[in-house]
Amino acid sequence: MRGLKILVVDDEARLRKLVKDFLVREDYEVLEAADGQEGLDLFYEHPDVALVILDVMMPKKDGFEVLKEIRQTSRLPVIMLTAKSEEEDELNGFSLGVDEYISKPFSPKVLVARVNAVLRRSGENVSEDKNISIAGIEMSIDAHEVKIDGKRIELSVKEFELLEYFVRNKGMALSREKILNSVWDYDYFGDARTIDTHVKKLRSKMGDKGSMIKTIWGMGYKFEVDEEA
Amino acid sequence: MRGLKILVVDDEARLRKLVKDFLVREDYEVLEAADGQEGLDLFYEHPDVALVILDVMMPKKDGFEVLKEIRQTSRLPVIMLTAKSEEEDELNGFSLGVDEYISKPFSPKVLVARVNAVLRRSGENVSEDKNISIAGIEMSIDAHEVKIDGKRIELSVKEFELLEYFVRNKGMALSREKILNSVWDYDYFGDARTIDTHVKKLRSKMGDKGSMIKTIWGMGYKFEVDEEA
DNA sequence: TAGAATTATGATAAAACTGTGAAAGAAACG
DNA sequence: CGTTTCTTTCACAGTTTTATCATAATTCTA
Repeated sequence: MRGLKILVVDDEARLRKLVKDFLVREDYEVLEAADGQEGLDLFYEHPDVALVILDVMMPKKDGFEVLKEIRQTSRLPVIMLTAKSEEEDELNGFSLGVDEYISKPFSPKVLVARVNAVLRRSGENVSEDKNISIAGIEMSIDAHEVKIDGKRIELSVKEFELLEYFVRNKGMALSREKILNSVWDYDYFGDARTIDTHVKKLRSKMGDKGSMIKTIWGMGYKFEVDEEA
Repeated sequence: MRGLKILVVDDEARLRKLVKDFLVREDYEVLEAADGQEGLDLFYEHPDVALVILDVMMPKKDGFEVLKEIRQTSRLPVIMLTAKSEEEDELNGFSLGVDEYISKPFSPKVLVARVNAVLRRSGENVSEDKNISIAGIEMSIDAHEVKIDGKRIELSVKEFELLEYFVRNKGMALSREKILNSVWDYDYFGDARTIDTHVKKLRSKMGDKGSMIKTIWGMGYKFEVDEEA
């Protein structure tokens, strides 16, 4: 799914790094620019950029100005990052040719999903499976529904996302840190132990299958499909 | 890629100065030694040296002897300087773990290029293999899993990290101090003998393969793959 | 080979971590 | 708004891991 170049334009280094990390993890290549002008420079220098992620609020040139200039010469897909308070800008933006909006704070999942979606639309890309089925666990992402051995179970949003993360990363040892960074919004700075509570509930709601979520002592958790034959 | 310490070992002061000038111009920090013994002394005194440049021909200890001693305990990148007449040594040298050769006379351009290349290479190696397999021992870092002869064994986090360190440094004599500095957090100031206990447990959990962790009396341990063939 | 130094080992103490249930705090919903 | 549901925090018990220590065994040195 990848190797595509993505240009990230944001004045906040921290956020840039964050976005970069998420994307690199998905095997995208990331170029960074700290303001609108630098963003445009990189845009001209790298004709093979496949997508641009633009923060709206930036010094020198804001996101819309950059977008406007890009649109003079290119139909390149553009995703804009907005703070909640800027949401009214969205109407404005779509007419200028914004492909997607992501409002801050966002979760890695949302970011990656939107990026994939936009790239898919624009031709190039990839689809993450919308229906997962493994070892008697069926998840329908669209329907937000989980079945264990054919029987539906009710999960809250967080539980659902956590299970989805586990399942998509089966066999991987996942530290609490990693889980937090992937499933929670980036501005969550609470106690990592909250994961324990969710794991507890997940395990109990999953019945027998709950044991598939293994504890790795001193490290985190791992979703494991036993294949001892 | 700069500010790194480079140790230059050569008996000719003129050549040393020359090399130093080129490297300093590239923002490297340079330590000088006039013979093999002095070179080794500096090597032990400065654990943060990033690269060693060794002349082959030197009084007291020649380049190969120095290299051999360095290789007892370290994978530090080493570049050797050879006169034309010594070029036949090169094959010999690579098996000892020489990273590059530069034959005299050389141009600054070549010197700097090789140094940069070797450091880049050794820097890239930071992205170390996620799956290690050696002599019947398989480690999957991501899954946090170890198999001995295909059979899974359960290791605690410390044991796992220790084994990983041993395996990644196979054939190296590792002092307890070095092990502590590499596997334990930097704020651990406890007894180095705790390593003994972990080694004991590792050995016993590894069964037959436990004997691959050798004791080096008065020094530390070494993970060794017997290659009697 | 005795004596000194070092390592192996088993037992135990200390520390770190997880599971759980309850309850407080937020968010969503009518 | 008040209610309900979801999410997070907290405290404590129960585990597991890690560190320490004393003693036995081994290796080295003279």
